[in-house]
Amino acid sequence: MGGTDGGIVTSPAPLDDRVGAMLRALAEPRRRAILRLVATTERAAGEIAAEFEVSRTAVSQHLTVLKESGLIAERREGTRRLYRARREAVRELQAALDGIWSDALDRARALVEEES
Amino acid sequence: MGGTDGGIVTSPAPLDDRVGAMLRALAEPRRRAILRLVATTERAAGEIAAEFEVSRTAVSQHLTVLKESGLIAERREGTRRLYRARREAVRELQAALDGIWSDALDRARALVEEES
DNA sequence: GCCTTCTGTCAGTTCTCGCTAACGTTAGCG
DNA sequence: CGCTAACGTTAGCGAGAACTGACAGAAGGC
Repeated sequence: MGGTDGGIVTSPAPLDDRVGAMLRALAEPRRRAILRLVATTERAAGEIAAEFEVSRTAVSQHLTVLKESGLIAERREGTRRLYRARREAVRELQAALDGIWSDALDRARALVEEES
Repeated sequence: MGGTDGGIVTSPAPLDDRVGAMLRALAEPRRRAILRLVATTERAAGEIAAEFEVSRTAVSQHLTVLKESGLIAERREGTRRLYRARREAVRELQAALDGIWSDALDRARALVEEES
């Protein structure tokens, strides 16, 4: 449930929610930096935290936000947690940005106004 | 100065700043709705504000944020101000998202670490 | 079993952001 | 020139977000 079609949808959450979560996650500069960091190389939490001058707590929270938005994936290996960027999620976001124009919501409204 | 190459750059502001501004602007759900509203049809400020249940002041501020991010353009006609979405800006944002992977910043760092 | 390492979680503080209400400004009409 | 309409701007307030410091828990070495 939740999916309106059998399209490219990856997770059960409504599409606009996930897009909103991704955009909110990317709005933060440090989270963008983290995403770039794990774009090509899988890295552990502590490894990532070492790259920044904020506390490990802050980085951990950023990782949580990124993970819940779907932009990164978590993999556990012993006591460590390895993170990697999910390019599929970014592609979905890019498609949603195109949807701003292709979704004919505005056109429908314009037509109604034109008829009156 | 500021531009590192002779690419698709539209404005003099540093690329990452503009991308950050766009992402911050799009993080707000209402601003996304406004952008969709002016995606295909050019609309006046009051016209846009009438679509929402918040005050015209709030909408005006949202329009300012969107405008400063480059996502929308303003055109004055008498006492009215008409707004339209700038698809070029969105394309630039989409390209920047791809750049997360193609920008070899992470790979360079990985190489350094590998050598030591 | 004990100690260390790696990590997430919780409580509290500060700062940012979106909202409202009142005011200032510019263009057009009579 | 006085008046109205359409906007933007400022000050102030409340909700939310990012950060820190202290605590809790799981995996591995000795």
